[in-house]
Amino acid sequence: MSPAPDDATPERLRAVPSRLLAGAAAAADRLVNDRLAAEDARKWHFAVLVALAETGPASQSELSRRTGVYRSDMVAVLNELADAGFLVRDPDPVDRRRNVVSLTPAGRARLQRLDALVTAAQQELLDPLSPAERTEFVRLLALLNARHRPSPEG
Amino acid sequence: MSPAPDDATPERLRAVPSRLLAGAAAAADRLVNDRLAAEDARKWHFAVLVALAETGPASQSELSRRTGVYRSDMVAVLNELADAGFLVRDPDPVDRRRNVVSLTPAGRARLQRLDALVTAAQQELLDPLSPAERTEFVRLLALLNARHRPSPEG
DNA sequence: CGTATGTCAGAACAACTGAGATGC
DNA sequence: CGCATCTCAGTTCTTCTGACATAC
Repeated sequence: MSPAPDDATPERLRAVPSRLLAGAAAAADRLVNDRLAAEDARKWHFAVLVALAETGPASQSELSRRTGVYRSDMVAVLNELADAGFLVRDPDPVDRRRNVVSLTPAGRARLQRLDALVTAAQQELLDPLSPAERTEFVRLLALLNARHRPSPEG
Repeated sequence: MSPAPDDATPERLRAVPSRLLAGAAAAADRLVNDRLAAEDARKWHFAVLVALAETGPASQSELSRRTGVYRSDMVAVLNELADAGFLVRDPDPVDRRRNVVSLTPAGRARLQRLDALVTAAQQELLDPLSPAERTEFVRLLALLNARHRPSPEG
């Protein structure tokens, strides 16, 4: 459900999985945001850079589908990354409605830096778990994500 | 990090634990909210009712600490529950700054209904996991929650 | 024509901050 | 006096919706 601050929280609430999930997710988000803030970056920047590096140049709505950012919000994210010179938008000659978004060399370097920060955040997040537990935890999370499909985009 | 809609998501993003966590937490929240909406209730209602049932009558700031709801937001939550007759606010004779918040019989009945809904949501959430996996998953989540302490309240 | 894309404006929501009135 | 409680007002942040122009 949602965050459960201190240890004054009733047992019955502390045992609710959705609440535990919300608490862990909030902590994870804070860890990632804090690290990325050191480089004036945000998680969506990282997600877009990864998507571009992984599958190559793509249109904005394609990036939207790959990262989970709304089409309408993608505009601002790409503006920020383009202003910093990490990617470029070129009109698609095949379909003139589209922009072809491509990483620049600076963008690849940026991704490497952000990846190090995100990886560090994940390690800090999972620090309380043993290596075997971490693997299992991620596996179970992936199972849940696979079944409970996120809502479609607009 | 945050939601990862369909299966177009790059492998490298799908493997990030904080993203998986965000996705699962979002799904969990939606499941809980949807169930509770059927009774015109919200998760904070449930949290407050549980806190009252578990540890007995309490002041508003005490409830705030127990549930994780901000003191300032607790007012509206209690207003809604009080308007529906599920709890009462009485001035504390010992400390006249405080209200003593107590469950009514209707409030106890309400809690039973909401508890059934929340429990059902948890079962749907964890449905993809075997019984042993569910136990392990909750254990690992509790470990993470124990170490990564939520931010202090205002 | 219906549909997809990029863009903008703003709604809806939740988390959070600040301050004032009262009482310890 | 400093501090805690309840309350209200308002900010910030993110998610999400709606609409428009353009092009398929």
